[in-house]
Amino acid sequence: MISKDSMTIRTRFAPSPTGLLHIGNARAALFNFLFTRHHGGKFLLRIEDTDRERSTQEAIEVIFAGLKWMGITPDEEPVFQSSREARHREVALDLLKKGLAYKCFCTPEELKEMRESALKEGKPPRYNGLWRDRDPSDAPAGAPYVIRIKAPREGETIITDLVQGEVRVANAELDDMILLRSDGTPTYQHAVVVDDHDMGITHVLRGDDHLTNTFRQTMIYSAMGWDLPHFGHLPLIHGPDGAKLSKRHGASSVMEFCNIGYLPEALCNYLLRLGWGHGDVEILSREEQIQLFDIDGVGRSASRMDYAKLEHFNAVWLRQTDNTRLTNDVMERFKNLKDVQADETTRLRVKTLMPELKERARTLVELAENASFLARRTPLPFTQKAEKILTPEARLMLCELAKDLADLEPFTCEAIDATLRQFAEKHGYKLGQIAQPLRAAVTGSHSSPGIDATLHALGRDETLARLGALHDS
RNA sequence: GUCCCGUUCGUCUAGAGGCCUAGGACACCGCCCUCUCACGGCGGCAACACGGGUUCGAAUCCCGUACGGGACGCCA
Repeated sequence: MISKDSMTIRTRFAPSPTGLLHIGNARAALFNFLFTRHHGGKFLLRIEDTDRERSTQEAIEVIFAGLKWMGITPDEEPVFQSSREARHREVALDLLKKGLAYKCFCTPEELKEMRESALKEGKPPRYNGLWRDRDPSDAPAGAPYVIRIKAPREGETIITDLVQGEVRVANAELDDMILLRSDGTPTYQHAVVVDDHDMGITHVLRGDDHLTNTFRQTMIYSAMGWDLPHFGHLPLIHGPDGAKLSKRHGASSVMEFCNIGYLPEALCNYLLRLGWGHGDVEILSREEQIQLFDIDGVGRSASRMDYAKLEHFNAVWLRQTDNTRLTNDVMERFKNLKDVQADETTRLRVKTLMPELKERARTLVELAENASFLARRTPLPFTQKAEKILTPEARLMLCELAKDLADLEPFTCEAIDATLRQFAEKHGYKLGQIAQPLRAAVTGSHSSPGIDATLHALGRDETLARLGALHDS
């Protein structure tokens, strides 16, 4: 779709710092990033902090942290829109001087009335161009005014969208939008265009909610005689019920996903698959994503968030993740659990059992919970099911078994397994009849990784200590 | 209200006129593996929104309807 020999591609991600990095925005960032990497261009970040009321340093940090977590890094220093106000004004004034924009003295009340009466007549609620051809001297002296662009009134505007295809709108549908507010600050629509142009953006990939805005924005480009960038409007993400994604649907901000135990690789992979497809492949490394991603694979309809599938992606990525990294994460998460000791002994145990542990967890939170028995000290807390398994007979049997385990050397998985099987055979048990009580005794629960690996990770001393503690309970 | 966009299993998707008795994945249900829990393997359930065209032939092209979403701010 994009010719290889075209000029260097420049894209941008332009979030407004409102306190969180929304999942929809995160996906837009991902798509821009992958698209740019695929074509070998530059990916930029622009913070749209023109709304001083809502923009805080903290909110900006959230964006940086979120992008970093996802492994998305801009190729140039971030641009802060607030620092470019003078330039936005310059462009608006330039347009005014050329007669392509004009001063409008309407008050907010007048505008509201205008919209309401238009609506009543079944017409779109637009500005009627009252001051378009009127002499500014008609206005009361010193009255505040905004600067509006003179929108074309006939013909139609056509956009060839990279995702949605050709989209056309009659110019009569457009009105003279505001460039500069009465306090002299630029509106969003104006600032975006000026910034995208000045930053040399060649491809604007953003949410579908901006599609109709694009027609307004093109007015500025053509008034200034600037080349239009390519536009690609990405379909939106909805909640599982098809409605707009909200807090009601659970996590919707990037860092929330981090907190509840998702790997950035999994989230990115899932987000990519949501709205983009490449045959039947689903699990893709970042390298593969860059290699395969292109705009023509992006779908055109909105998609729903499916948390179950995200969890599956996470489980798959979890199994592929390095044991040391997972161990570190689990040790971190232990800090949120009660009655656990996150010391070096524990770390060693967790690391030893990690290959088995990570097969059984879908999130990092679950992983930490499943590993928590390794960090507990006697007396262990027992679940109801574990208590039920530990019948008096079972306890007696474990007491016998402890003797066999006591001088087992080396205390390896193979040796443990062999000992258990021999013990079972000697006493006429099935393996399950001894493995389950044993599991309950050393983990406090009814499920864990294989019993041999579990005992091995605990070590002989701890295993015997836990079996011994049984007598006291 | 006006304009714009969309519509394949419950969900994400494959599908670019014959390869489609529509493929994959998640979820769900069975079975197998098995010391528990998982992993894995095998199988099952399940979709082209509807109505008209065009064509020898349509999930694929065109038109309409319905439904869903978005936009219409001196918010971004």
